[in-house]
Amino acid sequence: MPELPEVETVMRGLRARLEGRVIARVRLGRPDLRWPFPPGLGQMLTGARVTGFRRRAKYILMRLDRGESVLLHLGMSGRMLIAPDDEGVPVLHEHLSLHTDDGWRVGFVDPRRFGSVDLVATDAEDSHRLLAGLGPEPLDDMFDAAVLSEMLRGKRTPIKAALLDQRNVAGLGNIYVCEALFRARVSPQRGADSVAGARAARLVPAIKMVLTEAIAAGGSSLRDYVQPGGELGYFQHAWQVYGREGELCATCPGPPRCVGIHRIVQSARSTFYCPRLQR
DNA sequence: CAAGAATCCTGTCAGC
DNA sequence: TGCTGACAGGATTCTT
Repeated sequence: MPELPEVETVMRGLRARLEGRVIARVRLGRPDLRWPFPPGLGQMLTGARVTGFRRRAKYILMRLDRGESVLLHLGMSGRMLIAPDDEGVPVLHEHLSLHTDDGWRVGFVDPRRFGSVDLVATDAEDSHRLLAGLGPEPLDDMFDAAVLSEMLRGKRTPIKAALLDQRNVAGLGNIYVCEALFRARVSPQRGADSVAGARAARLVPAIKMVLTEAIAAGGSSLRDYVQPGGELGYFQHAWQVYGREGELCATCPGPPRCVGIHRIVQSARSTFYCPRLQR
């Protein structure tokens, strides 16, 4: 599920429900997700007041009034359940539940368990091993064509793989890389170091725009998070290439000349693109 | 070192 | 309908 826009949407939903609240009770459904829960997680959370939230790449940081932050990653299948704390029966794969002082339950649901939870000192969040090596935030003003070109210099891996590498840019995933490359008319197979000049100048705003639009779409369906089992209202209606193999692309001055959207496999992930438009 | 493969899990869906 | 295999929005760790 979660790439940057989805994580941003989830983070805003958590902020709206949890900021300023005290966590009255914690339930740990199992001792680990991808990694073991940190020692003392339950104790650290119980009785703590939530002071704020922050997103970094695909990570959510929930700050407590105890100088510690909870670091969350949703992995492939993670989502947050936000529901009135009535009967309190955990749903399937609800591995961590927070019960607030004002009668709400916030659950971390993750069937595949690729997600993770850790604790980090609030004043040293960015030095956590999972955050330390991340590249720039794509929506940050400092992320521009010059920064991107510098990141890609000398890299002979395909641009698709380079954009998925969180050390280069932080927060992009398979879907939005496909969409951004389509919008920028850059072939996913092009060598990363050949994406410079006009191509980098197109790619940066394409990345920013697709992420911004997706966040706006996610934000409009935040209410979905209040429903147990509710799914995030996705940006999927706006996908122009992802999952659209065989369809004519929206941009070719076709249909006669559009060869259709192709699917290829790059580093074991599906890539969708228009071979005629993207060069 | 950079780049590719294997790996952790469960759910879903297409095809037989 | 029931079974099987492919595949899924991620990212670390292990090999080449």
